[in-house]
Amino acid sequence: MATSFAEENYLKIIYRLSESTLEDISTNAVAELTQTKAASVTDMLRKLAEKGWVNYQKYQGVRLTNEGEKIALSIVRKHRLWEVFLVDKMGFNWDEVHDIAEQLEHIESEALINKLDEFLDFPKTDPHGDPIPNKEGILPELGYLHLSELKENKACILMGVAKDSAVFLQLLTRLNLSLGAKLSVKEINPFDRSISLSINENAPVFISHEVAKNILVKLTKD
Amino acid sequence: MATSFAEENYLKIIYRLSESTLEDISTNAVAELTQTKAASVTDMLRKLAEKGWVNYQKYQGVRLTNEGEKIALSIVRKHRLWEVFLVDKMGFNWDEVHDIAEQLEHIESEALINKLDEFLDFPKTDPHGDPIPNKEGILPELGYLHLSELKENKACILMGVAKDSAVFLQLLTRLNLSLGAKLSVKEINPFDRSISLSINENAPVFISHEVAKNILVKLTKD
DNA sequence: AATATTTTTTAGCCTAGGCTAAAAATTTAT
DNA sequence: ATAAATTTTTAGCCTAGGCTAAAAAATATT
Ligand SMILES: [Mn+2]
Ligand SMILES: [Mn+2]
Ligand SMILES: [Mn+2]
Ligand SMILES: [Mn+2]
Repeated sequence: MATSFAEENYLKIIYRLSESTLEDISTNAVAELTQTKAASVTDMLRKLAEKGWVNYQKYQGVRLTNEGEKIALSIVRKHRLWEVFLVDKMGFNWDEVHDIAEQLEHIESEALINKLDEFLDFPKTDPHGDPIPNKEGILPELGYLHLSELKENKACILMGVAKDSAVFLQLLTRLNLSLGAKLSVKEINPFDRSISLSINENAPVFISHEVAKNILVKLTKD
Repeated sequence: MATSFAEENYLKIIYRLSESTLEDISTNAVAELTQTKAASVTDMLRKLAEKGWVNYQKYQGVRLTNEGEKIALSIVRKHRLWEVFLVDKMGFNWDEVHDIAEQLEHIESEALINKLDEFLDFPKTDPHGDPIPNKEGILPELGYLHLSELKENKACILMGVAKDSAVFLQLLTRLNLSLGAKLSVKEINPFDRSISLSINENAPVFISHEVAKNILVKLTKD
């Protein structure tokens, strides 16, 4: 069945919300991310349920069906592959590609996206470190931790970010935090949980807990 | 001002119709190419005139304003650059790219299209031989002739096609007619103006006047 | 010049996807 | 257990961009 841009955006957003919880997704949560009002969301949820892409009972919240998740994953796949294209082939920075990918993710052509995948050498992650589902919709398991979960004196490598808003990414860039950076948690300030962080062996800098929560890392054995 | 997909498609189609005539474009002609009904076209023409993109007086037909032509050319530029990308980088055949480019032409990002242009080495023509407007909206002047205009015993090179429907392109491919082919008009049948045509020095084959009309060539001095 | 045909416009309707305001259900606080 | 607050749904409205059928204008034919 054909999917409109609006439907695809709703499914993608319900998918994203489902990643971080096992509970049903609330109307308000969807409204916030789609930048629409709760009343509009209620309407759309009924339509999506009608098409068999979500399970929805009024007042009970919403969950993707298998069918709906398949569609969401195909949009995520397209979004992330286009982001790789924009950074690797077009020379954009990581903070410039999200909005363009929001448009490109709706281009409908199986053939194109699979050729693009090949052209890019079947990347496993996008420029923000997010995993790219393969043709079958399977996500590679990356097992990253949030920097905020680490204890003091742990060393790690920056593998991704949990948020790709331009302001956040530009902040990271200004701090010299890019994919692959070697990080070491020197001190955790108990007052506000801000972190004193050494980046690539340099003198430590302070980052807030909020920033640390959105940085994904892989521990290094040392 | 922002342009919707529908508006962009209308402007592009009015532009295409204007290329082959100096007269005003009729409501019906637009309806045919947009695959809509005349009543819908009348509606949209009023809106486009309102926005200053066309000159339109009821019952008098329509013409693009300078502003409207600028928009149309930017859509054409995007369409054709994406077609080059699809053929040169993604490995599609020339008969497979038009419909995908119909989608990609609406992606809105000046930065992207200019980077794409550079990535493709600033091509002058698309995979069908059609000229690609530059950043300033200037079309390269190619000066091609329609094969149907040639006299007997004239030699030429196939430089483009005037129609990019998949069936037409597949027919050409089957006849071994691709960009760059050396053609020679051996005989013009006065009955139906069909042409006996030698392709790359091979034994002549017959093509209809209708086919010849849609083949663009450049004469070779011989 | 009058009539017939074709083209274009108008009028009224429809669907998708938004919105606000009010009502209803659920959740939280007392 | 009520009452208050919050969340969600309903009802009614709007715009974009389609449609059909009927009316009006332009064009062609006799
Ligand atoms: Mn989107
Ligand atoms: Mn990303
Ligand atoms: Mn289009
Ligand atoms: Mn083309």
